[in-house]
Amino acid sequence: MFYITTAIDYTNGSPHIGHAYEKVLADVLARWHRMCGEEVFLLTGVDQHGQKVQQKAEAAGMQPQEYADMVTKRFVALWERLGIQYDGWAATTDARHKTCVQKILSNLLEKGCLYKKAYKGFYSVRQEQFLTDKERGEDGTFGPEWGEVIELEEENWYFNLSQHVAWLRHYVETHPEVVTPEFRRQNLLKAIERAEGVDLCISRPKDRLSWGIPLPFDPEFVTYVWFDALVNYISFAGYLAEADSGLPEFGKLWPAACEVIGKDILVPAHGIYWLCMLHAMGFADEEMPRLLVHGWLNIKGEKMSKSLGNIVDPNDLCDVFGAEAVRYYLVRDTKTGYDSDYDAERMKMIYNTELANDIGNLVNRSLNMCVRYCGGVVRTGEADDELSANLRKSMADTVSRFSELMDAYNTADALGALNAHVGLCNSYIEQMQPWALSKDESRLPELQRVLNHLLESCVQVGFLLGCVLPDASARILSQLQVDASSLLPQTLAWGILKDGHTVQAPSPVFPRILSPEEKEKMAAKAAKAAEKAARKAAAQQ
RNA sequence: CGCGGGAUGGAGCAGCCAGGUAGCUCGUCAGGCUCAUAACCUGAAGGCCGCAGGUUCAAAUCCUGCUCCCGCAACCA
Repeated sequence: MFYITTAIDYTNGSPHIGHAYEKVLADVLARWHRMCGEEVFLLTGVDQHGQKVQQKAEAAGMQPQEYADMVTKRFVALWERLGIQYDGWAATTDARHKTCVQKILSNLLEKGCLYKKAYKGFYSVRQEQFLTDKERGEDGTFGPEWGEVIELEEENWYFNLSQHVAWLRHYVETHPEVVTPEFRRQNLLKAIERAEGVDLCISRPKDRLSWGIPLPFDPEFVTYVWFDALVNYISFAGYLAEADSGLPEFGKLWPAACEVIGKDILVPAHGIYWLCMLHAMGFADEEMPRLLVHGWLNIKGEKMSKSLGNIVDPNDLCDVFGAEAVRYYLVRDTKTGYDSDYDAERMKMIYNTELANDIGNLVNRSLNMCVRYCGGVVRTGEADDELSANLRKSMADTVSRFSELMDAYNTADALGALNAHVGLCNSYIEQMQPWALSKDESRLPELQRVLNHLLESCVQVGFLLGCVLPDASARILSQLQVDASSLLPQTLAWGILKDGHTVQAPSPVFPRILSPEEKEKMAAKAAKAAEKAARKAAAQQ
């Protein structure tokens, strides 16, 4: 079982391109593992509790639930549009989740992991947290980033995080696979050093914050949002669930093979709180989830932010390029784990070159030649030649390389490898010149061999593309008249197309996207070429 | 000396850890092809690899110093 989760999005604003990237990445990985025949469970959802949601709702004159539902709809609609195929939906206001959180809290109390303590200090209203001396600026005051800071004394419940830090440090040191990529694990190790000796406050007094899950043993308090939100990974996987809850069987899913999160929530939330929470609940080392930490999408070198006004709405991109092109761009142009730079021009370039000109056009020209020259019938034949043998080897190498890279979460290079084979096919066409072969009947077997090699490549490439571009992949395979449902990357071998197989006449799967100016430029270029050809023809007479 | 990332032909990047003809994508230019989505193929031009030293037979790569840029408060993945 490949259990993969994403961070659950906070419902205090609309989704942007960064949200979309994380979900697309998770979906691509999930589809890849499904394609490999594994049982897969993809969990995503929304984090609906907490002060900021409560505040936004008040400002909008709505109930918190009402507000959260409204924002949630935008996320759900976007995931639908982007083809995110999730198996579980984690909304933290779900009654089953609440029950689970409360059971966990009760269990932890029983184990002696929670205690109540009075604390007096400076509290940031905006950040919903008490401030320590570490947060003071050089002049000894708290900076404007904390908003209104008030002195406050109140009782709260604490989780004895500090009792688990020694274990955590040892665990992270001895389990390099816990965080990918490696340099993020180093960050975590540094952060663990700083975290020693501090417990985590896991409650908020109800009079200050009502929008949350009440503590089961002290109704004057609600649960701190992070404690609530992190639990989603197990609550929606069926942890401590009733038999009739409709949730999956926990033992089958856990531990998560891959929890996809952003770099900002590795520390302290996932890397420290979450792992220590699990440890406190009694999860063993072998039952810890693995974290896949991705970077951020910057906009032309700048951080995306509301104040800069450069937030990119994925819906706008889908309008222009189509959802699948957006998916391709996001996982093709981002090295998993690192920041990347979003640029609409670059997205268009990648779409036009790799999808339209390279893959799309290869499928189109191959099918077209097969239909025109051979009535759409594929012939496998016996004879061989060096270039064809080379092409077959490249195909096999590409399949295994693609698989390796996808298993390592390296979507960018995996797609690059696919594209490299497409390039080889295009160059193979040039060398074999099927249009010339078609004019000489005695060379029919050669022609058939060439077309077979091209179409077989299209089948395999089109099939592998399915985890990134499910819709385009289906259209390619449909034109090739291939049913890919029983294919597996692990056993993908030359010869999917049998002798006598027939194919359809093609229609472009990825139409080029050109602005009017670009079209004009293309027309001028074409006119120039035609002129030159005419001149040449005249000279030859 | 707060921490970290970066500076490579017009643009975006790889190469640096384990020194030895500077590679990829796009763009530009020239040629070829005509099956194709004015697509495809081949070739060329274009770089003192941020600056200055050092180590070495040999440095984009190792060492030292310097300059410049970007993150490290919020909204936020």
